[in-house]
Amino acid sequence: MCYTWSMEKTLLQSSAHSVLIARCYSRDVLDLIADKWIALIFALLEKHPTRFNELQRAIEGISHKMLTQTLRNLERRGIVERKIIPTIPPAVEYSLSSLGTTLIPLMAALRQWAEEHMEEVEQAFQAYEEREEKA
Amino acid sequence: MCYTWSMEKTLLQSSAHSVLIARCYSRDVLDLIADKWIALIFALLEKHPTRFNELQRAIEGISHKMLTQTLRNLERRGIVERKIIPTIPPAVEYSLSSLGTTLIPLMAALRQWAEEHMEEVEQAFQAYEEREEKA
DNA sequence: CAGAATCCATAACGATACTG
DNA sequence: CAGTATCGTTATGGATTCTG
Repeated sequence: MCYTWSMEKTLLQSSAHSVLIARCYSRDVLDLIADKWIALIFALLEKHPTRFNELQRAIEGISHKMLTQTLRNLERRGIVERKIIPTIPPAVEYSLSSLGTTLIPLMAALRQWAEEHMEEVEQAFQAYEEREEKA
Repeated sequence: MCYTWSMEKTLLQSSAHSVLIARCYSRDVLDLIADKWIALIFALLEKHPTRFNELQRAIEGISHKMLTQTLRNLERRGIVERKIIPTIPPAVEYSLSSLGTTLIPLMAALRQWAEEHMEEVEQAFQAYEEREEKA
């Protein structure tokens, strides 16, 4: 295991964070959670357990494959739980684990920032393009 | 422009968020900010303006190309500012714009979650693998 | 030092078809 | 309905080289 930020600060008097260390597992975790599809999946799961097709219908533009893949990843990492309801045809319900619920505020904040600042970002982008054309 | 969540809620009595709409620009913004390299770059820039090579040295494992690309993206979207200091050889300093600073808490939270929960995630992953082997 | 540009491997993704 | 598997395309990212 790699050393954490607090350990490093104490032991080495350095200000480096462990996510800055390439081989630290926290880097993989960061890579896992810094993902737009997860932020969108959370928009649904934070409210109530949701079925596969319900998720796909709600999240416009996500492919069957990406949704399966992302859900499987989250399940493997202990962030979502998968419950099979033995009906015919079978239904599968996804929900947040207790670890997953600790991510709710973060994921909500990502979505919110995107929605709140989309105009600003769009304007900055257009302004940049205009500046480029002049140059 | 697409309609926002609040507009939709008011107009359509729907609970859909605008990030859930594929063509809404907020989706692009979400895609922009849900990125591990950005979270890591913020770890440096939130403290003080930083030069290109300083960033690359601090962020282990980021390639020259990815760093340029990510910084250029952030600059275009008005999140970071680029200041050329006319020395020989030239120095370039990156810093957060006022829009960029509004992202500081979010990016810090992503890094922190990753560091704080890496053991839990790792254990969940191993437990999952063991369960799979049995099956 | 900063960065643009090229080439190349491979990983991501979407579409499709097939199973319990 | 949920999920897996395969295929083909596009996008991503790294290594390298070249410039002000």
